[in-house]
Amino acid sequence: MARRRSPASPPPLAPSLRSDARRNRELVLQAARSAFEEAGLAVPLGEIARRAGVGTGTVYRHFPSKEALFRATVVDRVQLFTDTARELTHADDPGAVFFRYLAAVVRLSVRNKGLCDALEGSLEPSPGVEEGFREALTILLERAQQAVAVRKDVTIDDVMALLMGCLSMEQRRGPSVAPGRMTALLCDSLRPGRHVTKLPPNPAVRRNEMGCASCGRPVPASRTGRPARYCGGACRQRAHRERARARTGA
Amino acid sequence: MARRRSPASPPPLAPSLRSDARRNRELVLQAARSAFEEAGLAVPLGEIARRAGVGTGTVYRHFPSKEALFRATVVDRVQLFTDTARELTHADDPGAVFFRYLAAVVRLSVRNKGLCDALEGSLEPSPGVEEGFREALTILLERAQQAVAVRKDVTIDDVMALLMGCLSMEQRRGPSVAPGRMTALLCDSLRPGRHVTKLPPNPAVRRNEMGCASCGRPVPASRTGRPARYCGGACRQRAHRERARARTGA
DNA sequence: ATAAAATCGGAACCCACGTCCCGTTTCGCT
DNA sequence: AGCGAAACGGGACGTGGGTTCCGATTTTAT
Repeated sequence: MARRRSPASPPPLAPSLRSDARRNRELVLQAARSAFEEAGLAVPLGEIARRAGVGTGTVYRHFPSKEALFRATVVDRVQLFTDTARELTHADDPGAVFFRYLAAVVRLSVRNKGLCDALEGSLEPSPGVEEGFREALTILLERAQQAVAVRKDVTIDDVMALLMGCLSMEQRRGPSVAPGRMTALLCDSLRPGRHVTKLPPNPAVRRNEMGCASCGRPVPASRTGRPARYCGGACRQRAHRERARARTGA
Repeated sequence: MARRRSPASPPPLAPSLRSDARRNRELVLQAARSAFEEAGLAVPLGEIARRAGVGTGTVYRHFPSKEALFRATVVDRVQLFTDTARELTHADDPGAVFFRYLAAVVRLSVRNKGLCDALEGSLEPSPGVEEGFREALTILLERAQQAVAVRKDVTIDDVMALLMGCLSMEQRRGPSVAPGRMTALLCDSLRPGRHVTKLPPNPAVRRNEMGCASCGRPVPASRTGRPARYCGGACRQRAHRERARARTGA
């Protein structure tokens, strides 16, 4: 955190942006945040521009693509989750902490359609961000398991999948199911003792034998260490676009 | 099952279709079934026509819209589930039956993307079909609860939601999670006795206070007794179209 | 065999959206 | 104030997909 900056130069992250540009960039980001929150990736870019009171050209001046804009609005939320998890790493009562944390993530995400889209896989994971979340959650999980608050046979992959399923359920939940019920049920399924069902064992190999989620062709090896979801930028972008429209079309 | 048909008339359900028309109709249905199964509602209609070896016009001669075609390919699967549930109504060991049934539905659905799309809400429920499934499952659930195999505080709505969440998870499940694991976890969460969490109570009123799932405006009262998902045909169709594209775009 | 009717095929149409382009406006500096 | 460069806006473009239309073709009745 030491200040290491050439003397008399402005902060390198806002490199001489004209004032109107800086203002508009902020307007766009804010409009995008609220629009994506309400309607997920489905919101058309023109709508965001409209809300921000700028033209679409302006949006593209600041963000190279809709995806980049979307990512910019989502990354910091995930980062927030990660930070919170890290803070809870040494808290008392790891079991309660783990379950409360899960419920909180669901509760905070479920109102944010964009975040849901991102977590459910519309977005190629941003390098570092998703891994960070996963690692932080892993620690919480392992502590909870050591405290015998969570059954030992679930893995971090199970929990991540469960988390997304939980989101999916709470989102699609009709008016006759109370908010949080699905989360509560899922949390119970993670508790130790008396589980009747022996879980099918997870495969030992991690590397991706699944094809591209869009076209089915093999995916190239990924730098991040986790299997890539799509075989290339074209498929990824198409999948985003399509999934984007999926929820709302206003 | 008695034969009650005016003498010497062909079956009333194939009323004087020209032979080539009947053949093409069958070709289209078959192509649609396999295409939807593989790619869900996302598959373009032209692709179905291509697979069937006919033109798009022919498809439209037999089915008024893509949605109608989709529905035709899906309804009988759901009907099959319903029939199976009805047969199991008086089986021994209601607890085991209930859980096996749930797992089977998930297992059979998860490979059928179209069915998943339909169950997850891409489709306005076909009158009768969804209700039938729901009622049959209700009976299985109640018997399992009477047999103390399922916790008493879950409702049929919970189970329906859980079922869809299960589908969602098993579909998105990465290669590092074994098939069926999520289902097993969820089934465990329904078992009695081990739940720590008190479920948030479900609201007493059933009628729809949620807006249209597409545009948010209030939905008109529905004849089926269940709240409608969309406020009108336009929104419903748009939502279908859009959700259709969502998963794959080949 | 012939003609009317039903059916077919696929090009044409329409719409929504992401992205690009370029004439116009605004900013910051002198 | 005046100038050059940066930024703006919104129309143009390309694509993809559902639906419609109509001339060509096949079937069926006579």
